[in-house]
Amino acid sequence: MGWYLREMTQDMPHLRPKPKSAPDARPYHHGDLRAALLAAAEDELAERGMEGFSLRSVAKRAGVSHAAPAHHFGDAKGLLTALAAEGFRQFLAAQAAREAVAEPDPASQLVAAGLGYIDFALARPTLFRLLWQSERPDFSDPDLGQAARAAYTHLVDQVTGAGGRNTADEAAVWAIAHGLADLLAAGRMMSVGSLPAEARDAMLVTIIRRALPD
Amino acid sequence: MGWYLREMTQDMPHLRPKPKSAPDARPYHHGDLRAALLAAAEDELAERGMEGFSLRSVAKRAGVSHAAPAHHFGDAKGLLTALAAEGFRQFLAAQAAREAVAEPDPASQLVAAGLGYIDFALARPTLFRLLWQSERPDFSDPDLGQAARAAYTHLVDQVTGAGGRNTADEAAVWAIAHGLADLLAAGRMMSVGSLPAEARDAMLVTIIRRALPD
DNA sequence: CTCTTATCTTGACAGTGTCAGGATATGGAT
DNA sequence: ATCCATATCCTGACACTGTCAAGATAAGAG
Repeated sequence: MGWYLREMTQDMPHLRPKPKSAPDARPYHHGDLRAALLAAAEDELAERGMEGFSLRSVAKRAGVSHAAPAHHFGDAKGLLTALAAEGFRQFLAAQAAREAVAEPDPASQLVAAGLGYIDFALARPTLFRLLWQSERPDFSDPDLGQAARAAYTHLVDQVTGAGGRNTADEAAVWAIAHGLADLLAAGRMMSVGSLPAEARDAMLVTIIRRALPD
Repeated sequence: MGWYLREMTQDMPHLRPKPKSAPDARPYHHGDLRAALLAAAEDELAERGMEGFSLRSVAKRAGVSHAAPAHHFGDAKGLLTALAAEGFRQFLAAQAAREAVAEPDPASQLVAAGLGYIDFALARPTLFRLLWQSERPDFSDPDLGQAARAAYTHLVDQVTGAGGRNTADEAAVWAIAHGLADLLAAGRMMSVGSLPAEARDAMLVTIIRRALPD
């Protein structure tokens, strides 16, 4: 670490041209450190879990010093806040992916959204927990608030589109999708989680349909 | 801290009788440190949350040195494992409390268990997360495993008693109770969470009944 | 009364988040 | 083309954390 500093001080800079695109060159300015840190943080969460998350380890993973994240995110809470906002967008994208291949009728679309909800939790369990259970992100942050509100709005729209009329309709669909997602992501509901993908999806569809309005 | 040590070394022990039950006496041996640490850990979780939990702070809260917990629990994971086992027992007790005041028919008993499930999550949100989402307890621990299995068995018994016949019945009831509990405990489902207690319970009953078999 | 054992303390170590201050590169103004 | 304000990144330090090793103290058995 810090080899570039040695190189700068010990060598004579004017004797060699700047290796602008050398394969192993690490410039002082990263270029897009903010995005790299977010990606590294997501990897860190996936590998070491919510409790083992370390800001210094994220910085090392991105190949920068331990204090580099501060300038882009302030502190660890800031980094996790930005990651949560990005996570909510991926969360909505997972639902949209399921809706795109589902029947166009409102009930099928609502069930597809639920399957996407669960897909995301199974694919990124720790990120899912960051969105729904963690206290580390700053949920008063405007960007995160907007992303979270978009996810909630999408749910309400789907429920009302499928004939939902009151808060009980919304809450029932939301709770059953969220409960399945959380229990499956935590590996607690093995009676469903140990099924092969197709059988599991079929089982989830029948369960979700119970909570539908009508 | 450590005042008793100064007292022992600087004073002349034979000049004063041992203040065996002095009001501010802190004996070298705590007496029931294990239980005191568990209680302190629960307070610590409630006040500082899962992410702010600190073993040293728990020790300080119990009035003991920072390494004292090691002898009783090994490490932090051991303490949280024991706390989780105790938590699962309280979790079952919360369900039993609701069942005791509910109608005796199986469907009402099942709904009551769901309300107790949610009661516990609202009363001890961080402990609820320790049981269901945390990776810190050692879930291969025999005591914790038995306590967790007892909770699961109780759920299955309730569902089968109410007419449940397959895994879809179990999963639906479990998921809707768990989803409501988790979202309410995290303060995410404000459309239900902001209701006064009685109206909220009535709403929860109608929602849970949707997932019931038949 | 002595000795073994359980309990608790102190001190040290590496790792963590955060802050202050310094080094370096970038882009615009001159 | 040069200079400088700013953004970006680094080093070093601090308090705090979990864990380990070693010692001090109490309780109980013989």
